[in-house]
Amino acid sequence: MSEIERGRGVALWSQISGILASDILKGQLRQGEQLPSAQELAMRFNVNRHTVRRAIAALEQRNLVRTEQGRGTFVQEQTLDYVISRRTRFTQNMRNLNVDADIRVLEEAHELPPPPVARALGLDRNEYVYRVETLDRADGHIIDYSTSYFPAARFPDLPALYRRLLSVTRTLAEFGVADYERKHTRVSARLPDATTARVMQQQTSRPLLYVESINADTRGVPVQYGITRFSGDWVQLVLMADH
Amino acid sequence: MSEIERGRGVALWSQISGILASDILKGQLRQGEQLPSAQELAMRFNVNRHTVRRAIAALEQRNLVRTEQGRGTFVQEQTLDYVISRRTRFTQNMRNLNVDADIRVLEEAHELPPPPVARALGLDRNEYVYRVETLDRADGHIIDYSTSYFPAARFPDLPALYRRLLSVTRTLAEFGVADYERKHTRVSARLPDATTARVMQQQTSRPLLYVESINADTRGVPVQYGITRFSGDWVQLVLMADH
DNA sequence: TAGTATTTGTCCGTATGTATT
DNA sequence: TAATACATACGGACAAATACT
Repeated sequence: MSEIERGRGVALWSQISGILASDILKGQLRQGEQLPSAQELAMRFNVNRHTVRRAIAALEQRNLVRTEQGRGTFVQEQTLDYVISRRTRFTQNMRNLNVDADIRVLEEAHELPPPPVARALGLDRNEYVYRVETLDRADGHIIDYSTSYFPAARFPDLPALYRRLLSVTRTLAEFGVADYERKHTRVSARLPDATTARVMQQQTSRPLLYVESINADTRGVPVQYGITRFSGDWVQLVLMADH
Repeated sequence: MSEIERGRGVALWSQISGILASDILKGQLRQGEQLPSAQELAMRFNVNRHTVRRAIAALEQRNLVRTEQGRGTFVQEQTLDYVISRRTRFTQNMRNLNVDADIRVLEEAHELPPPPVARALGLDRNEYVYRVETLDRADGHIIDYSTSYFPAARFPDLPALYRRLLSVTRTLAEFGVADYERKHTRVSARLPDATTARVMQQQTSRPLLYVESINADTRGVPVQYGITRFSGDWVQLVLMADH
């Protein structure tokens, strides 16, 4: 266990706050879990209850914990509410969430689609697709790792454009697809395989929300088939019926 | 590892088939996972390759595995597509899926709601609710473990009725709630806690789809708040926009 | 329904260390 | 050096909400 040092220029409450914060961020204190009472922490760190309270107040400020009078202090569930509706737009979603999003393209490929992908996009097995893999972050946390397939014939040289615009909506708009909507969405809970866990920098024991979706243009022709693996620890899907 | 016995009146292929089936159903062979090749299995069980093929054919018949020529044999993904829309009805869903559903009431209680539940139902903290816990099976598999809360004042003696009708729709209908719809749905991926894992008879390492929802009557007044824990291995949510 | 223990929230005051003027 | 202001740390008392019996 980490110890605190007096008279070293760092306030005790700040040291305690740091220790608890790191426990939370490293996942040693899990989401929703109750922290020891202020009294207990005071004994453990050999300080006054008020000092512990000061430390906890700082954590509350950072939205890492939530205190409930009479109950205790709990590790705040860091759920990023990702809204899924017929007209879901990732970039728009992130903007609404008021977080600073960071989209990174991991890989691009021009290839023949695996059978399920060909089926989803309504393509023949010998019609090429572009595959684009991206890693999306919000506030520094990895939110999702996504694999998208686009019909190559209809959207020539799409990856270059996407890499520049970093938005599916705007990329498709450049090709004249002014609007598209979710035709199909499947959600399941899975554990990541070794590769996915590595890419997402998370343990293989932490679950993912595995979302499979098809976007189609206004005439119902599929323009994108994608698999998005959301971090189960950070993301919660909110389903909206839209009208 | 289980061994097979010759000359005991049970055909070798049937024994092998049984062993593999139990491995799959117990989750030791995971969904989508590739089985050892027929050759390897033949060596392991000390039988001819044809006997193994006969065993695998039986599994394919039961839709537990799928063989792909030139690739191998894989554990069939047993995804039960659970449709979520604004007007989701569990019983109706099961009927559509054409499986034989089995609903069991595990527990009923008349109690004061935890704060989040009170908030969700728009109740005061001193207004009682009924809590009903059910375990739902389809084709013998545990599909979900669900906890529902209903305002007790509005629906006196609801659990008795529910226990008899085993359908939220019909139970609410008895109270004059002819129609209700999903006001809110949140989906996340979680690992089960010890209690949940025990109830659902699954390992704590297998993820759950954790669905939180509020149903409201036609005037928008909440009539049910529920948490449904779907087995991630067996259930896939299909989101539908309804018009 | 009532009573008790636990936990957080708020208020009082006191002492000490640190930075500024 | 002295005076001042401010943040830190501690101690105690009580209120409010909650949990449990």
